[in-house]
Amino acid sequence: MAQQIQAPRGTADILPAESPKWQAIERIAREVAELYHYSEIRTPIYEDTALFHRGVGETTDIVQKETFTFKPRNDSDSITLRPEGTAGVVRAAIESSLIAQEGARLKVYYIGPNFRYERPQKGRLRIHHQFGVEAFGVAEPEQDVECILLQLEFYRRSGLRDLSLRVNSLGDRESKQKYRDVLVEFLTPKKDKLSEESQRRLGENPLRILDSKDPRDQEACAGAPSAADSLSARSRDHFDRVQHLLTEAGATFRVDGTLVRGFDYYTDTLWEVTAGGLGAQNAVGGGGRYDNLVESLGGRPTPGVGFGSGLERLLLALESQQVALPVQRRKLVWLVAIGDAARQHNYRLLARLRQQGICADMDPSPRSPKSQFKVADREKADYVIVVGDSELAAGQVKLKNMATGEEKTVAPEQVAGSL
RNA sequence: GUGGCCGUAGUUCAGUUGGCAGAACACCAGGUUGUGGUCCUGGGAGUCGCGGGUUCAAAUCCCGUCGGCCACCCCA
Repeated sequence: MAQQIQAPRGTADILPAESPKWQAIERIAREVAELYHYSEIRTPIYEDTALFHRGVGETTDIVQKETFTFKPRNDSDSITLRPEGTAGVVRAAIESSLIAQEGARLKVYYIGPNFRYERPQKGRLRIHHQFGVEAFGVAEPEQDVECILLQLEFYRRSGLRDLSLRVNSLGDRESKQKYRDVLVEFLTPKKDKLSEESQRRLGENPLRILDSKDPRDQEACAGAPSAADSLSARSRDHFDRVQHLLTEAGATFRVDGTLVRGFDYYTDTLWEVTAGGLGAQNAVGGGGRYDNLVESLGGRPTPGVGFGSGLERLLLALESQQVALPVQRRKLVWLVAIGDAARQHNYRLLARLRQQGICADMDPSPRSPKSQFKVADREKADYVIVVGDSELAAGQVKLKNMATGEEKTVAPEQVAGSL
């Protein structure tokens, strides 16, 4: 045997045994998104590197150490495989003038792969897939809540249990800057007690220190000022209304002042949903509002809000919770031939059944009837059609129901109506 | 980038003190010349991750390397 080539590190094949679940989850995603009146958008899986630097943020871990960036042959432009879905959608919306006019509204959803260069572990791959939505043009908290409720409905229909929704607000640009200053002021005297990573972050991205799992950081953050105290009146009101609307809609949630999330573009509301059974990486999806992003990427100032939800993690959580997804399966008819003449006959019958829209298959090699039945059983055939010399002579076929074992003789053209 | 655990048949794994590479399940065939699931019999299947070293002899000991899993960091 020749040298084996393996899938690249951190990538996984979705094999035939798994693909029905993926189809189910993607079907649910589309149904829910379209029910909420979102339209599908498909953007390239790679973009100009500058898009992610300006969009996601230079100081984020994702941009600093997790992007797949390269120059295509003979091309001087640097491109990056997308690490998240929002930046590309915003770029496309601006480029195609979907949000160019004042008051423009746009509601889109996407399903597709994202790429991050990381060490793989449970629930973390270098290629993972997300279902996400983005809503542009509405600054009211009703839009934040619509996105959250859409996301929760996606999980509800998937069968996910034991999930937990946390929400927070970092406020608008001014509130965020103010809180950042307050936090730096609070943490600087304790700088030598922080983890090495957080000492670096103190200068670049101090908010990130809040949700560090390092006990040294957690201790240093004890008694830290809350983001809520730095919120402007407008941001305070926005967040209050988000909470009110969520409560009114019957959603259970918890306000978590340490919730920060990894993208710089969030303003005001942000949220995250976690679920059990995922190991250390327990976030199944999260989102937030990004009212400055469109402008910073060259569009006219337009508010936006959205979420991304990891499909691998959802599948993982569902599996650990032993939830059976509603997979769709066609009735299968298996053709068994006894003898060469019968096999030739069955090829013609096979073609006719398929033309009639019936899922059918047969073993092309001349094996014993017993073997053919074994294969039919393994393939979970619902019916088996048996044809041998006597059936050929009579111009009939035998139709066997594999669940009941019942057999009847019918004319070939009657098969479709007898299933 | 850092740490821990692990690489033996398609799969899950056993392999003692270094002494002929095994089991179960799966697969194929037969038992039944035309009938699946249960049962019985037989069969095929391996670069013991890879490379080097020690040894009369290495799956086993040593070194290196690659890969996987889990955790840190961070996120979906």
